[in-house]
Amino acid sequence: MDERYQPHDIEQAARAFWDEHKSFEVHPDPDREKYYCLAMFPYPSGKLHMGHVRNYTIADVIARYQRMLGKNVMQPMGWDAFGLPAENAAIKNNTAPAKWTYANIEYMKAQLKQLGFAYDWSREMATCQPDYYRWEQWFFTRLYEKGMVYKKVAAVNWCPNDMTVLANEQVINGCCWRCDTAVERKEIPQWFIKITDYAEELLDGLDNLTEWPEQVRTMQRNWIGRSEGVEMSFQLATPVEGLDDHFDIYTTRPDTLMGVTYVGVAAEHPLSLAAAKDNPELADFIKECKTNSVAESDMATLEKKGIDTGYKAIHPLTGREVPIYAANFVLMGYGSGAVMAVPAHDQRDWEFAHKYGLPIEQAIAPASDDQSCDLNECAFTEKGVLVNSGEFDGLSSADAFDAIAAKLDSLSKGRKTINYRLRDWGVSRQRYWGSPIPMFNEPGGGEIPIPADRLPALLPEDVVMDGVHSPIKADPEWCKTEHNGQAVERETDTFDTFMESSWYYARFCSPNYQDGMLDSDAANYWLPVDQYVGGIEHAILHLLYARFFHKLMRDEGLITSDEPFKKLLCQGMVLKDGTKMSKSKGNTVDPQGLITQYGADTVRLFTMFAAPPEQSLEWSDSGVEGGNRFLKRLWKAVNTHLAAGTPSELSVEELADAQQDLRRKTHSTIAKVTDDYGRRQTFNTAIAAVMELLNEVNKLADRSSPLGLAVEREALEAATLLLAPIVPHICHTLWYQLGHDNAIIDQPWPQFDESALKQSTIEMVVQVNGKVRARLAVDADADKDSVEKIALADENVRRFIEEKTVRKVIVVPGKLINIVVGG
RNA sequence: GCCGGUGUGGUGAAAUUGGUAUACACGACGGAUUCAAAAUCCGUUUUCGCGAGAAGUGGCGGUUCGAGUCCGCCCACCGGUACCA
Repeated sequence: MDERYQPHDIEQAARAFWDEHKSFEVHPDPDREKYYCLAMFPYPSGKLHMGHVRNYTIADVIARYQRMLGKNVMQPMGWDAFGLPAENAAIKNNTAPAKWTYANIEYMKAQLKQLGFAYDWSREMATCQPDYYRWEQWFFTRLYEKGMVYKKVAAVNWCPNDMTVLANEQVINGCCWRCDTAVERKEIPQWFIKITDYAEELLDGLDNLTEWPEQVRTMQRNWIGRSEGVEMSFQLATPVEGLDDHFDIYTTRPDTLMGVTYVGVAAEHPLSLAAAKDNPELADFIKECKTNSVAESDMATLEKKGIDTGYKAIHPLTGREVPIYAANFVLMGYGSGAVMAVPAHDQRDWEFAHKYGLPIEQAIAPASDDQSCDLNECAFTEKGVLVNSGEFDGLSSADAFDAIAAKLDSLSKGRKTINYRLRDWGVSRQRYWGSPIPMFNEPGGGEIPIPADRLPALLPEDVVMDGVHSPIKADPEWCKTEHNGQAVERETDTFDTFMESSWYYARFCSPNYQDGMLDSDAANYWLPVDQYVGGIEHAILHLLYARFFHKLMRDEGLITSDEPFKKLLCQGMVLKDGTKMSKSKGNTVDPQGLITQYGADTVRLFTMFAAPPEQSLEWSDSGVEGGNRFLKRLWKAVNTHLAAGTPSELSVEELADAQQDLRRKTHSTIAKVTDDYGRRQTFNTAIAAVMELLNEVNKLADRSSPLGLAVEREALEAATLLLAPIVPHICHTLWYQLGHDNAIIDQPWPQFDESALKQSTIEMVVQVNGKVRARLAVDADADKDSVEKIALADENVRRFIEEKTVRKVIVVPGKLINIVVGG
């Protein structure tokens, strides 16, 4: 055995062994328990960053641990290869997005290999490959046939100078990031998938995802935003030419209906547009609203502004006329584009009413006297008892909800409805580097889904980026084709890249299947994913879309399960200087230098040791060295042990006290680390526990006798096995050094010996009024009374209780005694 | 704005079910080894105090024999906010 730890040699050898034996290639085996472990696949942005290393190390540790538990473990890897950054990089580097992407994949794959992840590389795929996206296109045409997709007009960010659509990210302070021109909203036709049809199932399904973090389930619940309310229509006081004589609104507070003093409509609402025709001030306001960002965070922090349209609406119950305001905070694409306003009972309406001198009329009073309600100060938003509400006076908010809904229903002016905050999924992107939407557009309008036998709709890869426009939009020749003898044009919009990431986990079960989207046998063997690992930033969008897609694939008959991911681990962000590491911020740490300097095991160890997986990790280079030092000490400990002689059989009955102590540490460490890996998933404390074990070995090991060596051997073998998932290369080598002839990846996870954990005496803490005053060594099986007696007799304890009355003694068995004194 | 999260030594963090605050590391300091340095090993390291002891987990308040942990209010920071992925 080499005296020095030489990470590069042993890491190369371990990887060569795994490659040669195809150690991680797996196939369905109905006789074995399967385990599908998946980390969110990377966007091939160039090089690995620390977030990737963290993500993939966590998943790899879990996969390797599950393998040692005897399961048939699949851990695949692939590439989320379509996306906006490729276009920007291609422009910057004067290349094509495909070329840039494939080069990055090659580079990053080599980096992943260096880190020794236990991937079944035979399943590798990239979403930009036609073999992949053709099935997504096929699926979309199926959804079209089922009526699950539709086209509607929706707003995008538009740069009037570049004549192009911008992503929210490309809008900086309301201006185009390329040319600094003020960005406008533009309404264009786009494709949507009806995720709202599944809102209820997506919401209810969260209750069964008991192995997901509660915070993620809460975020998804809030995102879906189910509410019960009333939909009602307001009549216009005087008809407006060309428009309906009424419009609809939705409210979750019908009990406040009698407090309505105005209604608000979106700037793009037909009523606003009609009124603007002979109201230049309103026309200017609508124009101004066009410059508002489409991002929700911008909309919500916007100064609330509005302007009277001059039209009046008739209150559905009182018949009173109330003004109709065009307001910048009412969104056309959300609900009906109109809201009722109750300034007395809604804070935003209250502020708006104050600003524009609109009346504030109370309809709800506090239910009890101890709540104050000063409408001069703010809105009263609690529920209560109805006042000034005619026949509904005196009803509670809850009763009034039903009564008012019933009244509106009887007048055919409204009804109870359930509403969701969730909006249908817009999947059209006006960008090049994505899967073409598989539609033919007919010359006179209308569209035809591309027939299955003409799929995929191929994206040309050899293109020149002009810096602004999509090459397929700029190339009229590419668009031209025919369908059944009729000249048609190919759709030049591409899919949202969330489309690809919504089903890749399923495709990994049969990545090369040519006869369909999924091989159902393989998919139903491996799915659902047993453990999914990824960044918390994906808590809503990606995870919700993937859950939705899973249900769509189920309803297409491709798979039988209801949910894609059984257990979810959301790793925290890797931060640098207090903010998310990202290329755009230029604060990434390239792990390559560390891998080159210390080897993969050190990088893996440090990444897992620095923080528990769910916590954000503030990156610092110092500390990596400490991880390397620990591996050197481990190497040296085994080396020293082997040089000391040959151990005997481990005869448990003959052990001396110090030998028993070390053996107890070995087995308590196995117990703790097993719990940390399996139940807690806190790998940092698992590593700390093995570090403690190694410290004990160095302190207690008796290398002078074969029996002492046997105890040390047991400790070192345990340490090696327990660390194998985290630092697989060094453990691969150490396992052979310790005299075994099988690979450690095929070794079962160690079991602890309950009898080795037994202790004759334990330490108990004695507190007086909650402050520690003594520590006692007591018999492990001593009863409460005797422990209490010993505690009260302790000299230092007596100092603190003398001349005082002992009021109570609390004994927590095996832990502490708290003596409560007074006087 | 809204939704979710985080806040503990000089630093990363530990304390798992309300029961010993600071495990395990990093860094720093002191020592051993060395001609010297690197490496390695040993020791000290929350603050105040000579000490007995006292204070102490973002801030203020509460519940409890006992609170980092539970409750209320507040502050700061992080993630998401539907076209970054």
